[in-house]
Order: sequence, then C-alpha cells, then structure tokens
Amino acid sequence: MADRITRNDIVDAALVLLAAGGLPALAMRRIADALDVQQSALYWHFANKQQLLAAVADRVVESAYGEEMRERDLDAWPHCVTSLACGLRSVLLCYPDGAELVATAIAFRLGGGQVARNFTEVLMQTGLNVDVAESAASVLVHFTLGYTTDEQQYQQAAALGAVEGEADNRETADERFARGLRLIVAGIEHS
Amino acid sequence: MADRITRNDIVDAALVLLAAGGLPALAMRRIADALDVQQSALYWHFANKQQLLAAVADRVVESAYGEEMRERDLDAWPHCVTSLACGLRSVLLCYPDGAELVATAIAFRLGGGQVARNFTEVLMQTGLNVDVAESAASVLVHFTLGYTTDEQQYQQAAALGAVEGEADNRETADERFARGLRLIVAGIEHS
DNA sequence: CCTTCACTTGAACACTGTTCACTGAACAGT
DNA sequence: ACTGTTCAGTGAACAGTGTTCAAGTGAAGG
Repeated sequence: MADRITRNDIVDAALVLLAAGGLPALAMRRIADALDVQQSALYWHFANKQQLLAAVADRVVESAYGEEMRERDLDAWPHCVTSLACGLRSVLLCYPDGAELVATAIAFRLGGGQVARNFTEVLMQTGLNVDVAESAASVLVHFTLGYTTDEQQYQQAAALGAVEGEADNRETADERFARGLRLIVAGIEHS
Repeated sequence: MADRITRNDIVDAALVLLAAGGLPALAMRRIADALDVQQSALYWHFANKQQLLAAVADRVVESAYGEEMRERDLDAWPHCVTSLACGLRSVLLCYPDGAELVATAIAFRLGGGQVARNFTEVLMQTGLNVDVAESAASVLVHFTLGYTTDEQQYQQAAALGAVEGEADNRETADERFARGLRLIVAGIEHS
C-alpha cells in the first residue's frame, strides 16, 4: 500500500470519532475503518486499547498548555492556578467524555502525570512547601476531573431523555465549578 | 422452581463477586451463574446492568452510615466532616474498584445523590451559607472519589506488575488523603 | 378447572478487545 | 542478483460482553 499509517494518524482519526460519538465510538474497529485499515493493524502501533486511549488523552490535555501561563505573575498565583484549572476544564469539555478519558489515563499513570505536575510547579513558585503544593495539586486535579466527568455524564444522560432537570445549563455549571475552585484556593492560602 | 430470586439476592451475589474479582468480575453471566440462574433472568429484576450496579453501589455506601455521626458536636464540624469523608473512603476501599463503581453510579444520578447530601447537611448545621455548603460538599465528594479511584486503579495495576513504585503503601496514601482533606477544611473555614 | 401473573429458560443478536499465522514491501550485506 | 531481516498490514478466528424475545414454568386466585 502507498499510504502507511503512523501513531499520529491513529490519534487524529480517534479524535474525530471521539468528537462525533464520545467514548463508545472509540472502538478499535471504528478507528480502523476510519483509516481504511484492518483493526489488527492498530496493534502494531499500540500494545493495548488503553495505551491508544492514553495517547488520545495526551493530545487532548497538551492542547491546554498552548498560550496559557506565559507571564507568571508571582504574586498573583491564585489567578494563575485558577486559569490553569479552567483551561484544563475547557479542554475536557471540547469532546464528549473528554473528562472521563483523561481521568482514566491519569489513573493508569500513562502520560507521565504531566497534569498534576503543572499545578505543583505553579504552586511551588509561590514559596509553598512541597507537601502542601502536592496536596493542593491533588485536590485541584481530582476536583476538576471529577466535577467535569460528572457534568458530562449527566448532560449526556439528559440528552438521551433519561432525566428531567435541564434548566441548569453551562453557565451555572461554570459558576459552580468556579465556586469550588475558589474554596480550594482559599484553603491553599491558609495552610 | 422452589427458590426464586429477589433484587437483594442479586446484589448479595454481586458483592461477593466484586470482593473477589473487582469490576471485571461483575458480568451478567457471572452473576447469574453464581445464583444458578440464566443471565436473562436478571433483566426481569433490573432494566440495565447500570441499574444493577447502582443498586450494588447503594449497598456499598449505605454501609458507611451505620454508627457514624451520632453525637454531632456542632462546634467540632471539621472533625465531623473529616470523619464522614474518611468513613466513605474506608468503605470504598473494602472492595476492589469500589470507588469507581460508586463514582459512576453517582455520575448517573442513581441512588438519589445521598452521598453529597450527607456532606451538605452537616455543613449547613454549622450556620454555613447554602451555596458554600454545596460547593464544599461537591469538592469533598469529588476529591474523595477521585483520589480513592486513582489509588485503587494504581494498586491494581501494581499488582499485575505493570508499574514499579510500591514503597508508597496504604499508610502514606492515608496520610496524603488526610492532607488534602485538611486543605479543603481550611478552605471551608475561610469562606 | 382455568386463567392470570410472576418469573425463568434457551437461544439468539450485535457487539467488544485481542491474537495468530501469513503476506508483501523495503532495505541491508555479501 | 541473491539472500535474510525488519517493518507494516491482512484476514480470520477466539472468547467474551450486554441485551432481547418468544416460549414455557409454577403457584395463586376467582
């Protein structure tokens, strides 16, 4: 065949499928069909489906650190860490099931734990203790991922008509997330 | 047949399987085999596998509210909310994949959202604003579930020999969880 | 006695991730 | 030109998954 396939091609195709149909659309056969390739060909490039998903998750989160965090006002770290969390959340919301995808990839320690390290670095530049910075990063990551996973799973269930309450839209969801974030920031300030 | 089957029997059998083999062991065929019943019989009692899992998750979390929370020292709410979170966490740790099971059940709004309500109630008895109490409950639940899911998934991956670091055992995991919890409590105090 | 209802069967259906022997094509070295 | 090796992909199978549905069972009630 003239056109061979790289890992990047696979991740690209997977992202298109993910955007269209969420995690259930990320089946090996569907990805292979999108590339006009047999499904077993994917197993030459990735050992597992899990590692493939981890590569997809990496691409999702690395798009969050494009133009953020360039100034680094050392005294305005609350704004810094807040925008970091909001940036992560907005990236997760770009794809259906994006939060769950990234959460399981992080749980399996795939991707090198870059997400938590970003938070830790920012917090340590404020002179915080290492233990406190790591605890705060853990709380921030788990809250962001957990809250957004919850939100996406709920809005997906609501789209299928399984639940009723739909008055709480994106605006109030963002507000509630920001309130939780402020609470955590306040906890970091008094430690 | 003499011995018919109730929803409670199904949940009982599912809990045994869950304790032995985690979430992957909770297949409809396995549950049905444990009850000496065809798998389609389960679909008379539960509409979905998801609702069955929700019933299992309910039984797991309701065992957390046995003898806790009886005194309710109104001025010692930090201790109160901390023991509530630690109790939830210790119950999740009783079964492999217990945290993930409960997390997805909560995300699907099955079980009536009892877990978050417990936190909210305790926090509102201290005179806290409703918005603050709900935000704090959200942060507490997502951190507890996220942290414990992460821990269980990691220790399960370590048991299969996929990763190396095994020096960080239960003790330091509990410590790290407690530190995150203290940070959140400090955030609630200054709101 | 007969019908009704609760419950279970058995067999299918449409999927899923994963593996395996085999096949070309490209590239190296003698 | 003739090898041998590695890369990349094929096609078919395997074992397992959740779910559905017509048919059948047994006990209870009128």
